[in-house]
Amino acid sequence: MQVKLLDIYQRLYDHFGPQQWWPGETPFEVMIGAVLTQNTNWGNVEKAIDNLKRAGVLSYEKMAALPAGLLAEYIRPAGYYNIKAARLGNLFGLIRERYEDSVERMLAEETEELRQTLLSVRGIGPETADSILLYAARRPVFVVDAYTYRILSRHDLIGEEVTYDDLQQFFMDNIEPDTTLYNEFHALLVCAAKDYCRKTNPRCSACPLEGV
DNA sequence: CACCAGGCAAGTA
DNA sequence: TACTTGCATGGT
Repeated sequence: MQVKLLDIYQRLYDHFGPQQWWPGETPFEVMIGAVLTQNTNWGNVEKAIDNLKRAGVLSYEKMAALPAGLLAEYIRPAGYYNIKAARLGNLFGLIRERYEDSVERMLAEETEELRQTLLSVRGIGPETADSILLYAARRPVFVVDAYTYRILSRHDLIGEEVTYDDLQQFFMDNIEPDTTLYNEFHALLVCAAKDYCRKTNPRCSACPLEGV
Protein backbone atom coordinates (compact mmCIF):
# COMPACT_ATOMS: atom_id res chain seq x y z
CA MET A 1 0.00 0.00 0.00
CA GLN A 2 1.16 3.50 -0.82
CA VAL A 3 -0.04 5.22 2.32
CA LYS A 4 2.42 5.08 5.15
CA LEU A 5 0.78 3.87 8.29
CA LEU A 6 3.34 5.76 10.30
CA ASP A 7 2.16 8.97 8.67
CA ILE A 8 -1.35 8.24 9.91
CA TYR A 9 0.05 7.46 13.33
CA GLN A 10 1.97 10.72 13.41
CA ARG A 11 -1.07 12.78 12.47
CA LEU A 12 -3.19 11.18 15.13
CA TYR A 13 -0.47 11.51 17.75
CA ASP A 14 0.05 15.18 16.89
CA HIS A 15 -3.68 15.79 17.13
CA PHE A 16 -4.67 13.77 20.17
CA GLY A 17 -1.43 13.31 22.07
CA PRO A 18 -0.36 10.22 24.05
CA GLN A 19 -3.26 8.12 25.29
CA GLN A 20 -1.66 6.05 28.07
CA TRP A 21 -4.10 3.21 27.61
CA TRP A 22 -4.67 0.42 30.03
CA PRO A 23 -2.82 1.61 33.10
CA GLY A 24 -3.71 -1.50 35.12
CA GLU A 25 -1.59 -2.09 38.19
CA THR A 26 -0.83 -5.72 37.30
CA PRO A 27 -0.88 -7.87 34.17
CA PHE A 28 -3.68 -9.86 35.80
CA GLU A 29 -5.82 -6.75 36.18
CA VAL A 30 -5.18 -5.84 32.56
CA MET A 31 -6.15 -9.34 31.45
CA ILE A 32 -9.43 -9.23 33.36
CA GLY A 33 -10.15 -5.83 31.83
CA ALA A 34 -9.62 -7.26 28.35
CA VAL A 35 -12.50 -9.68 28.87
CA LEU A 36 -14.75 -7.23 30.70
CA THR A 37 -14.46 -4.57 28.01
CA GLN A 38 -15.90 -6.75 25.25
CA ASN A 39 -18.50 -4.56 23.51
CA THR A 40 -18.60 -2.36 26.59
CA ASN A 41 -17.63 1.18 27.55
CA TRP A 42 -14.37 1.30 29.51
CA GLY A 43 -15.96 3.45 32.23
CA ASN A 44 -18.26 0.57 33.13
CA VAL A 45 -15.29 -1.79 33.24
CA GLU A 46 -13.58 0.48 35.74
CA LYS A 47 -16.60 0.24 38.00
CA ALA A 48 -16.48 -3.54 37.83
CA ILE A 49 -12.75 -3.64 38.54
CA ASP A 50 -13.26 -1.24 41.43
CA ASN A 51 -15.85 -3.64 42.89
CA LEU A 52 -13.32 -6.45 42.69
CA LYS A 53 -10.62 -4.34 44.30
CA ARG A 54 -12.81 -3.16 47.15
CA ALA A 55 -13.87 -6.75 47.79
CA GLY A 56 -10.19 -7.68 47.90
CA VAL A 57 -10.54 -10.40 45.26
CA LEU A 58 -8.59 -8.95 42.33
CA SER A 59 -6.05 -11.77 42.10
CA TYR A 60 -6.05 -15.06 40.24
CA GLU A 61 -6.20 -17.12 43.43
CA LYS A 62 -9.15 -15.21 44.90
CA MET A 63 -11.17 -14.76 41.73
CA ALA A 64 -10.78 -18.35 40.57
CA ALA A 65 -12.16 -19.50 43.92
CA LEU A 66 -15.32 -17.34 43.78
CA PRO A 67 -18.71 -18.92 43.09
CA ALA A 68 -19.83 -17.91 39.59
CA GLY A 69 -22.88 -16.08 40.92
CA LEU A 70 -20.83 -13.90 43.24
CA LEU A 71 -18.27 -13.13 40.56
CA ALA A 72 -21.14 -12.08 38.28
CA GLU A 73 -22.41 -9.67 40.95
CA TYR A 74 -19.04 -7.97 41.27
CA ILE A 75 -18.67 -7.45 37.53
CA ARG A 76 -22.30 -6.45 37.01
CA PRO A 77 -21.58 -2.83 35.92
CA ALA A 78 -19.58 -4.11 32.94
CA GLY A 79 -22.71 -5.60 31.39
CA TYR A 80 -23.22 -9.15 30.05
CA TYR A 81 -22.20 -10.14 33.56
CA ASN A 82 -23.34 -13.76 33.47
CA ILE A 83 -21.60 -14.59 30.23
CA LYS A 84 -18.49 -12.67 31.22
CA ALA A 85 -18.31 -14.49 34.55
CA ALA A 86 -18.40 -17.76 32.60
CA ARG A 87 -15.71 -16.52 30.20
CA LEU A 88 -13.44 -15.49 33.05
CA GLY A 89 -14.04 -18.93 34.55
CA ASN A 90 -12.93 -20.51 31.28
CA LEU A 91 -9.77 -18.42 31.33
CA PHE A 92 -9.04 -19.42 34.92
CA GLY A 93 -9.53 -23.04 33.88
CA LEU A 94 -6.82 -22.61 31.26
CA ILE A 95 -4.43 -21.10 33.79
CA ARG A 96 -5.10 -23.96 36.19
CA GLU A 97 -4.85 -26.81 33.73
CA ARG A 98 -2.14 -25.69 31.34
CA TYR A 99 -0.05 -23.28 33.38
CA GLU A 100 -0.13 -24.87 36.83
CA ASP A 101 -2.13 -22.05 38.42
CA SER A 102 0.47 -19.48 37.41
CA VAL A 103 -0.42 -16.30 35.52
CA GLU A 104 3.30 -15.59 35.22
CA ARG A 105 3.93 -18.91 33.50
CA MET A 106 1.09 -18.21 31.07
CA LEU A 107 2.34 -14.72 30.23
CA ALA A 108 5.86 -16.09 29.68
CA GLU A 109 4.66 -18.47 26.95
CA GLU A 110 5.99 -17.92 23.46
CA THR A 111 3.83 -15.35 21.64
CA GLU A 112 2.29 -17.39 18.82
CA GLU A 113 1.78 -20.39 21.05
CA LEU A 114 0.06 -18.25 23.67
CA ARG A 115 -2.16 -16.62 21.07
CA GLN A 116 -3.42 -19.97 19.81
CA THR A 117 -3.95 -21.18 23.35
CA LEU A 118 -5.94 -18.09 24.32
CA LEU A 119 -8.08 -18.44 21.18
CA SER A 120 -8.97 -21.97 22.24
CA VAL A 121 -10.75 -20.59 25.31
CA ARG A 122 -14.50 -20.18 24.87
CA GLY A 123 -15.19 -16.47 25.13
CA ILE A 124 -11.80 -15.25 24.00
CA GLY A 125 -11.71 -14.17 20.37
CA PRO A 126 -8.97 -12.44 18.36
CA GLU A 127 -9.36 -8.96 19.81
CA THR A 128 -9.40 -10.13 23.41
CA ALA A 129 -6.46 -12.51 22.83
CA ASP A 130 -4.40 -9.81 21.15
CA SER A 131 -5.28 -7.26 23.84
CA ILE A 132 -3.95 -9.66 26.45
CA LEU A 133 -0.79 -10.24 24.38
CA LEU A 134 -0.16 -6.52 23.80
CA TYR A 135 -1.33 -4.89 27.00
CA ALA A 136 -0.76 -7.60 29.62
CA ALA A 137 2.13 -9.63 28.15
CA ARG A 138 3.70 -6.59 26.42
CA ARG A 139 4.23 -8.41 23.11
CA PRO A 140 4.43 -6.43 19.85
CA VAL A 141 1.05 -7.67 18.56
CA PHE A 142 -1.26 -5.24 16.80
CA VAL A 143 -4.84 -5.13 18.10
CA VAL A 144 -7.54 -4.70 15.46
CA ASP A 145 -11.09 -3.65 16.29
CA ALA A 146 -14.26 -2.30 14.69
CA TYR A 147 -12.82 1.22 14.75
CA THR A 148 -9.73 0.11 12.86
CA TYR A 149 -11.97 -1.21 10.10
CA ARG A 150 -14.17 1.86 10.11
CA ILE A 151 -11.40 4.42 9.87
CA LEU A 152 -9.37 2.61 7.22
CA SER A 153 -12.40 1.81 5.08
CA ARG A 154 -13.83 5.35 5.37
CA HIS A 155 -10.54 6.62 4.05
CA ASP A 156 -10.58 4.01 1.26
CA LEU A 157 -7.43 2.36 2.53
CA ILE A 158 -8.93 -1.14 2.71
CA GLY A 159 -11.81 -3.03 1.15
CA GLU A 160 -14.90 -4.11 3.07
CA GLU A 161 -13.97 -7.77 2.84
CA VAL A 162 -10.69 -7.85 4.73
CA THR A 163 -10.60 -10.19 7.70
CA TYR A 164 -9.24 -9.55 11.17
CA ASP A 165 -6.07 -11.47 10.39
CA ASP A 166 -5.60 -9.65 7.07
CA LEU A 167 -5.79 -6.28 8.74
CA GLN A 168 -3.54 -7.27 11.61
CA GLN A 169 -0.97 -8.63 9.18
CA PHE A 170 -1.16 -5.43 7.18
CA PHE A 171 -0.18 -3.33 10.18
CA MET A 172 2.52 -5.74 11.31
CA ASP A 173 3.99 -6.06 7.82
CA ASN A 174 4.31 -2.29 7.55
CA ILE A 175 5.37 -1.24 11.04
CA GLU A 176 8.37 -2.50 12.96
CA PRO A 177 7.46 -4.59 16.00
CA ASP A 178 7.20 -2.07 18.84
CA THR A 179 4.97 -2.73 21.83
CA THR A 180 4.70 0.90 22.88
CA LEU A 181 3.93 2.09 19.36
CA TYR A 182 1.30 -0.60 18.76
CA ASN A 183 -0.27 0.31 22.09
CA GLU A 184 -0.53 4.01 21.26
CA PHE A 185 -1.61 3.47 17.67
CA HIS A 186 -4.55 1.29 18.62
CA ALA A 187 -5.65 3.76 21.28
CA LEU A 188 -5.33 6.68 18.87
CA LEU A 189 -7.48 4.93 16.25
CA VAL A 190 -10.20 4.44 18.85
CA CYS A 191 -9.88 8.06 19.87
CA ALA A 192 -10.17 9.27 16.26
CA ALA A 193 -13.15 7.05 15.57
CA LYS A 194 -15.01 8.42 18.56
CA ASP A 195 -14.37 12.02 17.66
CA TYR A 196 -14.55 12.01 13.87
CA CYS A 197 -15.65 8.71 12.46
CA ARG A 198 -18.86 7.81 14.28
CA LYS A 199 -21.50 5.64 12.67
CA THR A 200 -23.80 8.65 12.50
CA ASN A 201 -21.12 10.90 11.07
CA PRO A 202 -19.78 9.21 7.96
CA ARG A 203 -18.28 12.41 6.59
CA CYS A 204 -15.53 13.59 8.85
CA SER A 205 -15.20 17.32 9.36
CA ALA A 206 -11.89 18.63 10.65
CA CYS A 207 -10.59 15.08 10.48
CA PRO A 208 -6.88 14.84 11.29
CA LEU A 209 -6.55 12.23 8.55
CA GLU A 210 -7.94 14.42 5.79
CA GLY A 211 -6.05 13.78 2.58
CA VAL A 212 -3.96 10.78 3.60
C1' DC B 1 -36.72 8.41 23.88
C1' DA B 2 -32.89 6.17 20.83
C1' DC B 3 -28.29 5.06 20.36
C1' DC B 4 -23.79 3.57 21.63
C1' DA B 5 -19.85 1.03 23.99
C1' DG B 6 -12.12 -1.11 23.39
C1' DG B 7 -16.87 -8.95 21.10
C1' DC B 8 -18.02 -13.49 20.89
C1' DA B 9 -20.68 -17.58 20.32
C1' DA B 10 -24.90 -19.94 19.20
C1' DG B 11 -28.83 -20.39 16.42
C1' DT B 12 -31.11 -20.48 11.88
C1' DA B 13 -31.78 -21.68 7.03
C1' DT C 1 -21.45 -20.91 4.42
C1' DA C 2 -23.87 -16.48 5.48
C1' DC C 3 -26.87 -13.92 8.24
C1' DT C 4 -29.21 -13.05 12.64
C1' DT C 5 -29.78 -12.97 17.57
C1' DG C 6 -28.59 -12.99 22.64
C1' DC C 7 -26.02 -11.14 26.13
C1' DA C 8 -27.00 -6.14 29.76
C1' DT C 9 -25.29 -2.13 32.22
C1' DG C 10 -24.71 2.83 32.15
C1' DG C 11 -23.70 7.25 29.75
C1' DT C 12 -25.15 10.81 26.22
